[in-house]
Amino acid sequence: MNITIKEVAEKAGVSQSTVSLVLNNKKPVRESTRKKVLHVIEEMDFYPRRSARTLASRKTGNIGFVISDVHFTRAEPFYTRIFLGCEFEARQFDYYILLTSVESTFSAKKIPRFLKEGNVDGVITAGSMNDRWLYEIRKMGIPVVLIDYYPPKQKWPCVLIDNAEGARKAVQYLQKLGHTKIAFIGGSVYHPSIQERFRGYSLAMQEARLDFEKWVIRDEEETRAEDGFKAMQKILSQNELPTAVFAANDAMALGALKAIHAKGLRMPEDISIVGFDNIEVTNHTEPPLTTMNVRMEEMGAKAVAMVRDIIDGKKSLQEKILVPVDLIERKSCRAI
Amino acid sequence: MNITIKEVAEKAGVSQSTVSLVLNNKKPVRESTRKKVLHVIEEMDFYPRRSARTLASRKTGNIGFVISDVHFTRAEPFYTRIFLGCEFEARQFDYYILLTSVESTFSAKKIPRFLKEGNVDGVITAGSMNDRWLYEIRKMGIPVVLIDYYPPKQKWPCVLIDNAEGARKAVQYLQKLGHTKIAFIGGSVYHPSIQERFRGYSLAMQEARLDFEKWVIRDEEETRAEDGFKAMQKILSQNELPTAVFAANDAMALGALKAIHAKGLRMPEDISIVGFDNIEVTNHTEPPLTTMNVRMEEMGAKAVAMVRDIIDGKKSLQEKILVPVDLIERKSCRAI
DNA sequence: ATATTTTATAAAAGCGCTTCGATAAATAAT
DNA sequence: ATTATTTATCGAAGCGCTTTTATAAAATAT
Repeated sequence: MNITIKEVAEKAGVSQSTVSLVLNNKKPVRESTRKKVLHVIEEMDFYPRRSARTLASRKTGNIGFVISDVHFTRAEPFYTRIFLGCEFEARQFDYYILLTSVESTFSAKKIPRFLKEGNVDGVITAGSMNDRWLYEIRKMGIPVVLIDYYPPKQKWPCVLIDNAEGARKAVQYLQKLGHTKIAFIGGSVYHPSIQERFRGYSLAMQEARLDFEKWVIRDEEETRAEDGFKAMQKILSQNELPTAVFAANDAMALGALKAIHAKGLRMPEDISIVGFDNIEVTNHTEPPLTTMNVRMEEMGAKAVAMVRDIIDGKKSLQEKILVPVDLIERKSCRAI
Repeated sequence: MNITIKEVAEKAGVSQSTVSLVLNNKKPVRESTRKKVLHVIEEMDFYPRRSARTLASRKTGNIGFVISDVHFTRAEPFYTRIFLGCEFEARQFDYYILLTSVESTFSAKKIPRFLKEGNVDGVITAGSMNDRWLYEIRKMGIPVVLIDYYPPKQKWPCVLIDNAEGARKAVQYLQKLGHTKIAFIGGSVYHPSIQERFRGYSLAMQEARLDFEKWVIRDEEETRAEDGFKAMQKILSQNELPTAVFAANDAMALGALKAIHAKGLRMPEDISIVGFDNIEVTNHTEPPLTTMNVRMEEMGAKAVAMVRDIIDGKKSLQEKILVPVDLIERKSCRAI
């Protein structure tokens, strides 16, 4: 068996409680004894047993990370990167992350066991969550921070992508290159982040006093490559062609690229494109796609910082954090 | 505060110990009392506190998952999928997975804290690991299972890709299509899995009594797309062209495809290709690539089963498990 | 029937920490 | 110097379980 606090106390010639105080950096300990204890701890290579601390202090040192099974297995490592961001930040503050997936269809029985077992101090959720499920957690009175999802009618602490500002940046970039005829392709108006990206687009166009009504295609159901393809075809069948396109996401941008090539046009010579999300393939297309990168690790880290604040009872917590988005310049845009 | 075992015991009119026995499915409990207790547990929605169990039983119910930081952030979700496989399997048996990354450069200070804190019952490592590091863990006497890595001179329980058999399958598939001139491209002979894949290739060729010495290109340093491109160029510059190519991995297959197109040849009309790994992009190339899929979730699950066996002291544990690889037929091969 | 073994339950100890209240030492106020 | 106050340390209780040991009840053997 491993070394315990008792042995440390004996060797240091102090009581267990004193060692504990040192361990937790608590107040009334004379500097000389603190040093002495610290020295013995180092010497004996002592690490307090996690479970014992948890039991005694009622703080688990764990943060739960919940993700819907739908997102869980997506090819694009979006949520993986968020998770890694969480893990990294958590580690700095000696927290562990307990990951679990939940089925998107709600069921009270499926409340993650770490909640039932009281094995986490707080919870982070990533991606859209069943609202009923969120309600259940809230009822348990445990701190929760949402990432990349904001339920319609309630208030939650959350970390979101700054979609509108990102879209605005993308469009402004095209404008700076001299483009004025800038189209928007983006389906599924009901998807909030797509909606936001459209808002950013409109804003940038209005600010530049450019017409854009006729350049907007957003009647596709989904936002996949196929939808981008179809949307682009519609644009290409119009009398007047835009010189640039802002796609609501990279998948659609990919489809648009295909449509452009299919029509015998070149990119960026004939049409420039900016996408959104910076998914892996955009780096390997011909030409590589200029797009907006989302700082996913940062989102995770911010979320951890936020739960920590709530756990520690710091009331200074922001309700919503918007994480900025960066332009990744590649080869799909040209100056006019 | 939550409900405790004491309250359950009182309500059920039995002692704590009896409730504990029921909870852990241990032996001498009369069926009627077991039912009674179970009923009260359900009624009160009681979940034993994890930390208390851990402290009392010296079993944490956690399994550590260690991955080198290099692999950690790779674009391809290879290790993510292994991790998910672990998580899923672990959950079935009420284990939690604690993930952490370690720097590939060894440092004793960097032993994951869950080991120092005694917070795991076993450890799974994914990908290549510093051997010194492995040695340190072994010294701690904690069960370890390696995934996708096997250190040179030691014996470890591990879960590996059946690279040789997979390569053999791939080549046999080409042979079944009528190909006899089948080239191998794969750099970095020192990478063990590439070496194994080459072994599988040679085996299949020998079994079919086909010459292959002149079709083998494996003098590239790395195994990236660039290397595949160069290797393929070498093949295409020879007098006699192969009708099919087996690439040691998909990255190289991608490069080879590029080289084929660059040369003005068509795929699969002029040359067929089979890759290895089934990375995401192979589904989106023109044409989509036929390749060998590695069952990564299964690898994770197997590893968990294996540590569990070691933890439980079941001596029936296999030292090495080879996880099979499946052919994914797409459009990059034609019959002759 | 009684003695012996087996089985079911209970009481109590203990896992390794934190924390609270008590006590001792040091400092400040009288 | 003496008392009051503050600061540092200690002892003991307790966190919520498991596990060992003791005890009572049931089953079997004599």
